[in-house]
Amino acid sequence: MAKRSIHWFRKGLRIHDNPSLIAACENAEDMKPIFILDPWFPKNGNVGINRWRFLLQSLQDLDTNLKKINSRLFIVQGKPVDVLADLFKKWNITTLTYEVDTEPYAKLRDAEVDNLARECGVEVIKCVSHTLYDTKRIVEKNGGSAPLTYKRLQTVVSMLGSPPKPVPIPSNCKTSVSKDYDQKYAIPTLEDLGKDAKDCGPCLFPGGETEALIRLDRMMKKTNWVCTFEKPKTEPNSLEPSTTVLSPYLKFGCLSPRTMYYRLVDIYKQNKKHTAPPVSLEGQLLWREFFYTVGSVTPNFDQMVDNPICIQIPWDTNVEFLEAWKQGKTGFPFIDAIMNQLRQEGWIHHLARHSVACFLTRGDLYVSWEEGKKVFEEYLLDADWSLNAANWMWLSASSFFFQYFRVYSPIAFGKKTDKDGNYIRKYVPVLKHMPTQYIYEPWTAPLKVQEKAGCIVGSDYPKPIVEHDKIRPINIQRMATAYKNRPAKSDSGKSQGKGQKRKTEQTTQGPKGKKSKTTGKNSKITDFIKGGN
DNA sequence: CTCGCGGTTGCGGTT
DNA sequence: CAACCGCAACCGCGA
Repeated sequence: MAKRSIHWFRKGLRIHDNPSLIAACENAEDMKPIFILDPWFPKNGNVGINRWRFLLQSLQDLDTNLKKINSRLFIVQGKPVDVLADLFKKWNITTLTYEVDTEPYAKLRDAEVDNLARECGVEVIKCVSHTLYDTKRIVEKNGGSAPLTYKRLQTVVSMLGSPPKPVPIPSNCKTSVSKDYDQKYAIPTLEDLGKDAKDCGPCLFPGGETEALIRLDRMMKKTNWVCTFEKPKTEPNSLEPSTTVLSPYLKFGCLSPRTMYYRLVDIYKQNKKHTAPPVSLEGQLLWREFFYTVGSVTPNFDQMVDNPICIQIPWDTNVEFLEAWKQGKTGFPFIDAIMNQLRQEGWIHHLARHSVACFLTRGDLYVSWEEGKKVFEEYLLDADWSLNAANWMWLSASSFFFQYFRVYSPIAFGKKTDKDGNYIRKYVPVLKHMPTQYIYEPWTAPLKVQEKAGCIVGSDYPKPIVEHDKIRPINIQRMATAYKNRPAKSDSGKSQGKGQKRKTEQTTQGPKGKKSKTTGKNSKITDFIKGGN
């Protein structure tokens, strides 16, 4: 029987370095590239309009690129298993190909589709191309569990050798396009999806493989910059991004991590002196690999309860604090500027994410990291299930990072790289004319100064919702208590705790009683939907 | 079991 | 101005 295939795009929205697309093309008399609009995402996911736009742009560009290799992209809507059942018959399909996806919802979805394919006699070919390595191999090499430190990941990865080389663009596509293509399979607009394009922010980072490769090229041409890149030294509050902003493209797979990796390797080869992981650009790809790997095998990775690597902390429930944080109304200009940039533009610098995440959780507001994670999930163009959860655990000192006494100052941190507060002036325009002396702490400005600046704190701009210097030590104490109350590591139940440390009496309890937030109450399905893809 | 070390990105001070 | 210290002290890891 002649091979007739479907390549199912989910992530991996590209034609370069796409091994499963190649597998679909090989010796196929017809190869249909499809993308399924899964209604669960708009229903249950936190997808803000900027990311919808990014997705549609990426699909548009993918179609354009597929045309160049004699093909087209077919958009279909519905539950994947239903859609595919239909298409298998309609197109007389013998082979289905797709890229491996390690997220929980994707795993369920794909298992269901694999079953369907088996029933229909359709061969399934899946390839790893969203991560540098097959995360399963990393776990295997680590003895069956995920590495829990970056160091350990580096060791395991070095045992695995170099990641696979990128594969070429397929050259032998045969896709028959019926006359009803435009009517049935064309790429929808935001309006088709019930969205209003007017709600979008400025389009600073257009979606798509073409843009991704242009951007990669532009970054890699700055060889000196690449070779001296140290992530912690880049600026969170520059007016132009101080990092690559390749993350949204990696998230959707518009850019292959392996393509980027080998571009870096080339540059490093030609320049003996260059930075190294964890701070280098290569190091950033390894962070991604690290968090994808842990996320792929850790139960309930995106929540606190029943997450074996997450310290249980009785966070406060405080909807007012949460809302003020989300809407950029905390009264701390640096924090508010970052949140405004996030909501409007969909990308903020990594250290800016640190600042606002620390502020929301252990630093100031003592609200659960899960709440912050949901907000990031909605607004970030690069919202990536594993990375988002992992970084929120990191910043809230719930996992990976434990030095909870290192607290970012919402006042001092931004000053290091933006003394004049130009970033604040841009993203909190009401503070535009506040004198530099007060720009990070406008509530300290004399009333006359506030009047002259056209910004009265308390009416034009909020008063700070907490006193950072007072709340910080209290929260540190609460963190210490939560750590002390950790159950002993459950080896085989014989050791009862860690001796003296656990015996120390409970210290301060914090100002308000701790209504611990009940997390993980959502249905599994709802959780799986969020933030994926 | 204990110990010492290191941990991508704290702050505010001093040298 | 970069580098170091004290602050008070966390964790996981490996020896």
